[in-house]
Amino acid sequence: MIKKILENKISEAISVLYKCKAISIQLQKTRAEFEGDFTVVVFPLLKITKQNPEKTAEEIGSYLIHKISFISKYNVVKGFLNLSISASFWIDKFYEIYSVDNFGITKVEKNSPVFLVEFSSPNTNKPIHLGHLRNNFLGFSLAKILSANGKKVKKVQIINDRGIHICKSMVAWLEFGNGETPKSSGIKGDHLVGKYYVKFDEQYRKEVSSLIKQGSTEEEAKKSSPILKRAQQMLVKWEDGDSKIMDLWKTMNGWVYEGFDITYKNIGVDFDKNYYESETYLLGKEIVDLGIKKNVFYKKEDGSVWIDLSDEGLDEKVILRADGTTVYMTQDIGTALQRQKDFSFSNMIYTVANEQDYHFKVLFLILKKLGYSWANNCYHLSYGMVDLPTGRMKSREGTVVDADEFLNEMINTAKSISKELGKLEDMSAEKAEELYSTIGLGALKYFMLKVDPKKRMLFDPKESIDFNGNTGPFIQYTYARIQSLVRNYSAKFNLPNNISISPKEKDIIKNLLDFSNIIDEAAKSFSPAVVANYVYELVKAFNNYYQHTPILKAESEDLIKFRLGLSIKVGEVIKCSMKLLGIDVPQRM
RNA sequence: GGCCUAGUAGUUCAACUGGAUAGAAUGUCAGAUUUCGGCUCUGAUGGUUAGGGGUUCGAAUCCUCUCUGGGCCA
Repeated sequence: MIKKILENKISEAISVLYKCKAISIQLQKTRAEFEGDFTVVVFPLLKITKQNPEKTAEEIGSYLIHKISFISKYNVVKGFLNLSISASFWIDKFYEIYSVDNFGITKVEKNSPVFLVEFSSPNTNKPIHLGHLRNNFLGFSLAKILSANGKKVKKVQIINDRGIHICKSMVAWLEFGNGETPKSSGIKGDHLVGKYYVKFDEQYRKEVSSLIKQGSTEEEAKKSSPILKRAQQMLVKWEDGDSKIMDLWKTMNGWVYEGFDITYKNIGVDFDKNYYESETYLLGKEIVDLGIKKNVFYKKEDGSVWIDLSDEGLDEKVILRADGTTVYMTQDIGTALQRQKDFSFSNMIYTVANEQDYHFKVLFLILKKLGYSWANNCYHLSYGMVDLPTGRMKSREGTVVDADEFLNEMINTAKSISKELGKLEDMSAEKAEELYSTIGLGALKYFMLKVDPKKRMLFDPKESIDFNGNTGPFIQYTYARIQSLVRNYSAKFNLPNNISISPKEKDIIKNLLDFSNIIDEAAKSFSPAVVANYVYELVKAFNNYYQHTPILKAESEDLIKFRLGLSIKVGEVIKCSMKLLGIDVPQRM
């Protein structure tokens, strides 16, 4: 808002002073080590002004100070014009936002565009691990951010519930399971199925190595392992709709879904619609003919269908195999069309790891070539892998950090730290448990969201999670402390008039006012990290203030009210920011 | 082999998308606070932004080559 006014006045200044329209104005926040609030970078203007930087800055500054009442002074350092905004202006702005509920949030209107956010999308042959958590947190948070930015958001996932990997778990269960169920064993459903996936791999490796001992080459052995053959046969039967296999498949997937439901509930994630690959994997077939008609695809002699993307610097890609079966690409096209029918979305975001970068590049390009205008609004939220100190996680090899287990660990850590501090003695056991999970989950979510999604992150389960510094609990703690202030001053009050503010207070107000810009920026760049880094800055500014400024013990009643009001607003924005990250904040901790 | 992607203090991350002396946290060291909540605050320490070359008023950011890690495709 303020920026807009300034920008307009600056371009006015340029056109008046130099009889010329400025192409772009570079206006940014002034760095802490210089005096001022906003800075105009004048270097790009020198071509127009034909003068040295200092003189140009001086002239524009002098123009602005006469035209804009809330500019109190300015200074010039080299090519940088630093503008100071008067304190009363900041106070007025703060009073304006103080009474606004949900400050910074854009309302969703009836005709707001629909944004589909796809995330999570697990396989049903194994439980969720740390890498999936990053996916879930990112997708869920982004959905919140887009919604706060005024978009209608629908959260969807596609569950990979069919294919050879599920058959592997099924075969192994038949072989070694002795009828074990989640109930009989007390094991969570997804973990139980995951156990047999690992069992399968163990058996498979045994068979391969014994075949090699008997004289097979490695390649032969890998193909002819009996248990693998059984899994492949099972897949064929599944595709034929064999009722026994279908029953088993439904039963075991049912166990997995029960397990997933628990995990989703624990991490506070939900969806508006689930798609199942078993229902969508045939969808893309009809699009193949259309593509051929439109000359986007072409048929080879063996009957397979391809698209040639070499003009775009990519290569040729199969759309339909010679045997008439579809590939992932075909299915994804079909699913996208289905979703368009279901939701008439304007934008779709796929939260998928960066190993699929190429796949999505191709997918979007194909959709565009097929003539779908919304293809331009598809975005692959590509995030980096979560690596362990020992390297990449591989569920087959058992080198994963299980999400459920790890979550428990986090919560237990939160518990032991809280107990050590001993501030919760009068809290009921139930409430306390809830709090530990808020803190533990907050630590984990914040840790994974504060990093730029694009970057891959190294994760040391033992050392990575901290409760001090730039962490979730640190922010939660600040919030709880503010709530404690409010509790200790129970009287109702209005903000006083005629207040003067300190530099620290001004700093906090500037941070607060920035909140709506931050949501905008986070939504545009599809990055929850923007919000995470923002709320940390705000909290740091507030803690610094809190440490040095008495609030409830301020020297006058008016000052108490103002400072308390400021604290309350900070608390509100912290809570709201954290909510955008999918993190709760406690009243006490 | 071809393509994509990343490389920033000891470590984990920033850097307003090309702007000022590259900032935080953590770690280490030194301090403050018998305070409205000690999960707080203030200092100090720590950098050839992987390396070379280029583009320009100005480069961590853009181009180019090399090295290293990760991924995708055959």
